[in-house]
Amino acid sequence: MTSLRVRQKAGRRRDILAAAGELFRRDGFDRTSIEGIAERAAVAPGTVYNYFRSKGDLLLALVALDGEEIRADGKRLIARPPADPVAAVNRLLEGYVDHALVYLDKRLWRNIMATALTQAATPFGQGYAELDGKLARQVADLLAALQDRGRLPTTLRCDDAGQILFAVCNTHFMTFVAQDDMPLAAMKEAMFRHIRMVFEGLIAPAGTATPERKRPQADERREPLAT
Amino acid sequence: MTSLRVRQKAGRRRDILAAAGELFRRDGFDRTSIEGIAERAAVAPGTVYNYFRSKGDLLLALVALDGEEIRADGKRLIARPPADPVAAVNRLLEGYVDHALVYLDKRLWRNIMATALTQAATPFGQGYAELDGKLARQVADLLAALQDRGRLPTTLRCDDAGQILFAVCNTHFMTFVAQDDMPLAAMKEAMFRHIRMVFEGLIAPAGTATPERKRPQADERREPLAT
DNA sequence: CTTCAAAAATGGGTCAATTCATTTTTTGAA
DNA sequence: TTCAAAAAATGAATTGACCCATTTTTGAAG
Repeated sequence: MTSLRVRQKAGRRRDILAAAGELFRRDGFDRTSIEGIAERAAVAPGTVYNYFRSKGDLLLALVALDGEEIRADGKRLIARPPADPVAAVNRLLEGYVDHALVYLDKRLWRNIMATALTQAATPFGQGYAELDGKLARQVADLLAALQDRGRLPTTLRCDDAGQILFAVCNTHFMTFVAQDDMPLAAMKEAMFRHIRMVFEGLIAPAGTATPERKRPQADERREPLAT
Repeated sequence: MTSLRVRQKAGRRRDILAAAGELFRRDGFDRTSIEGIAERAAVAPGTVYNYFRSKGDLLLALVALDGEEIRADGKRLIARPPADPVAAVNRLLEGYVDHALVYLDKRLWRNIMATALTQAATPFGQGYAELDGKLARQVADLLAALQDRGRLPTTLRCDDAGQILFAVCNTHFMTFVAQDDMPLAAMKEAMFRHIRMVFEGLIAPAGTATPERKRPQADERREPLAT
């Protein structure tokens, strides 16, 4: 039976990844050495490379773990979405941002994004790009759900709209991460403002936009209070 | 007079930067060594570090040169903008993309963006972030010009709108750059489509502003599996 | 023309990621 | 149990970015 071998191998992989995660989070990416990771995982430095292509690969592998979690949260929201589209999208995208920052800080996110770009051709690099694609598609799914309930025009191209809204979120997140002194609240405020504008359109005069009822969305996260 | 000294120093800086640019473009960022740059610039390796903090610094310094050029092109467009806002923004943003690719290819752009993220705290890293900000502001300037001519509602927040539209452009550019096999034309097509949608808004009734759009196709991509 | 302090250049040293030839361990079969 | 092939682990060697103590060059005052 190969299962023992497979289990041991998987275990070692997990050990190395766990060690890397602890050190990356504690000391940062640059100040963590492969040798340190190997030591903590009780293997030789060379062994790390039997499981991961590079130091950056380790980092992206860590992020890939969280990716599933993020999408699960989103799926739950889509199952029972807020009636107002703006509020629903705000909530979904805010969830992405919050979740991203639970385990990984700004500094690490800079390294993650940088690595994802330089390693775009490697499996984990592609995986990262795909995660972005999946999240954009999840936004699209949310829009489609709202569309089904008559909260959005049937003519709306949900795919494209999802990409646009996710792009807004992603850009804000990147700007936030790049600037050590930008507070999360400020970033969210700008993001919510832009999400609203995308829904209403740049051409439409401000008041006209809401299609069905002129009901001024009450339950909006209009004033998200200081966090 | 110190001008001779200053001139020589500036000259050496230029030489090093020029050498770096040639080698980066010819061999790529990773395959170019500081030693190679030093040799081509006829200086010792250590001297490079008297002018630039790191290899990445050299790369960002190169991009900073082009930044001015890009904005000059945009300024010309703003002086005599197309009457239609969508066409005007399309033109401006397409200009950004085209200009970015004149001297630097996808592979190098991946390194540029990655370096800008990891070196966000250094002067050139901040300079790169500021360039993004300036370009977004230029989009805003274009919108303001159109607003002055009555082509856009006076209620439009041009600043925010500029950021949104630039975010759309930037995200597409990043996706394009990350995927070696994505053709420029495909990226532009998607970008133009999204720019139009941002102008029209996601909740606007479709008939209002979309004259020639095909019916949305049946969902070709459904959520793959319940994970 | 000297001299000297500041500026610049130098290149050998350090450190860490990555590679790879070699050794050790595991597996399934005899 | 024993054995040979395959898989995995190993750690020393390679490589290249970056640092820094030292040397060289510069500018202008005497």
